[in-house]
Amino acid sequence: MKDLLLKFKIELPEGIYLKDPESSTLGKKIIEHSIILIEDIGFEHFNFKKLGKEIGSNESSIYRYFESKHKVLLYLTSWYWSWLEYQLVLETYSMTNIEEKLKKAIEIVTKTTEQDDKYTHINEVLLNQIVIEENSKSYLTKDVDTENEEGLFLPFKRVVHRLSDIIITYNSAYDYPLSLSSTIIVGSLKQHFIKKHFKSISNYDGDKNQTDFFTDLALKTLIKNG
Amino acid sequence: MKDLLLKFKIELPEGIYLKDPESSTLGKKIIEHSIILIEDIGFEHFNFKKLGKEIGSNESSIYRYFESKHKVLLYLTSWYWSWLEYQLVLETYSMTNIEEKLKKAIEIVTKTTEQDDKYTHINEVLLNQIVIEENSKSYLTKDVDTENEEGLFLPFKRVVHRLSDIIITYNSAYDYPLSLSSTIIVGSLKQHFIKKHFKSISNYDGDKNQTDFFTDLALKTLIKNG
DNA sequence: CAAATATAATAGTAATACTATCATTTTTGC
DNA sequence: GCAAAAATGATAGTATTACTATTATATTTG
Repeated sequence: MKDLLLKFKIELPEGIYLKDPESSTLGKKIIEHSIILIEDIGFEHFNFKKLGKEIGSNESSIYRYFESKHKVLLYLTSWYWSWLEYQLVLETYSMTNIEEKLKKAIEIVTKTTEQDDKYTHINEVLLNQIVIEENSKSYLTKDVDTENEEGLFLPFKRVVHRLSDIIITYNSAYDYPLSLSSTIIVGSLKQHFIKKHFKSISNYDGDKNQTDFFTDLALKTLIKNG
Repeated sequence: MKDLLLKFKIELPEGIYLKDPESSTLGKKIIEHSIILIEDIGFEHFNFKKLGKEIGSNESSIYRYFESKHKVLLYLTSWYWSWLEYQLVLETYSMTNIEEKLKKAIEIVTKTTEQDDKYTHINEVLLNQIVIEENSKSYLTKDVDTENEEGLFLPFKRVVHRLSDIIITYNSAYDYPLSLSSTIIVGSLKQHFIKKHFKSISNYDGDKNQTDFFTDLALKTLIKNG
């Protein structure tokens, strides 16, 4: 476990960037301020000219790191899913009570993100907002199948598999572990969005929240009835 | 019921169009070919110039019906949700067995759409594909709150409320009827997408499908345990 | 059949999402 | 300490997009 902790690095798919933004100060600034700017003005209004202005750098320099703004979005969402996978592994690894483990896993993938000070140039709270509001746009394109073959969605799919594995451990007879896993993970993002923008179709007031909703849903769905 | 059947007209929110496309031949052609074209090339690559070419009409004429391509997407998705609401009401209205009613409702909102010959200029099968691939883009914008206040998302929210009402009838003690309803409705779209593009994280093969998944999920979640 | 309305044609605009080229600055290896 | 290499910056240019504005022509209606 100590080994895992020390070694774990956010590994992103090849081909997402032209030059690794982790390899230079400018690269890190691009990531840091992409997060701030996209969260602020939205992905549609975001572009490299505006980003360049924010970081006092040139548009053309940013193009040396990413071939398009779409790839920046892919980088950010992939980073988020890798980071979430790490949380998931870290916090459930040593748990032996499988019900507690399942509950913990659901809590991690459904709760509102808190700041992680390990990565100084990345604001995880803002990044979580971006994932809630923009994640779908990273795969709702005509290029999805090509990019999927290139492995660009692996970090997301790995998280789905991790939760699915925990679901299987809890109830190996259940027919839809992957579907339930993806429904919880993606559904949670949608519920965050609904809570914020379409309040009238949500039931989260007072002490009720989406973690409770999904925990209740999963435990009842996975009940062993033979 | 006969009354409902006769009177039901797909009513869309004011302000979605400048001129009602149902009011002219050109308007209907705009809708018909928007569906065909968006399904074919995707919303990003769709524009009024290309659409004009398809229907042998001028770009400027289309702008008299819709102020932007975003509003066309809102029109199409709103039409879909209104149509789905109609199916939901029509097919569950007279059912007295509440479990059967719940099952029927879930089936309607999760199954793959079949052609409805009542509306000749609208291909519901293609429209369903558009909703699966593009629906999120209609609300994942910085204008979502303004447009929500203008009532542009009411058709979608009405469907969520209809299913939620059926859920409440089935189990009035359940804490999250709206959350469960929206999770099933939006989750179903995502599951269709996953089945098509991210097969490795789905459990739909052989006779297993998303209607079964969501039906099982809902019935277990809504079990009355006092 | 004239007036009103709908549609078409054309031109124009600011912004976008880049590419290409060349100049300058910074880093590095000896 | 310096030359070569690498990184960054500056500038210009391009095709496309998502429209607006204006004027002309066709169609409908009273």
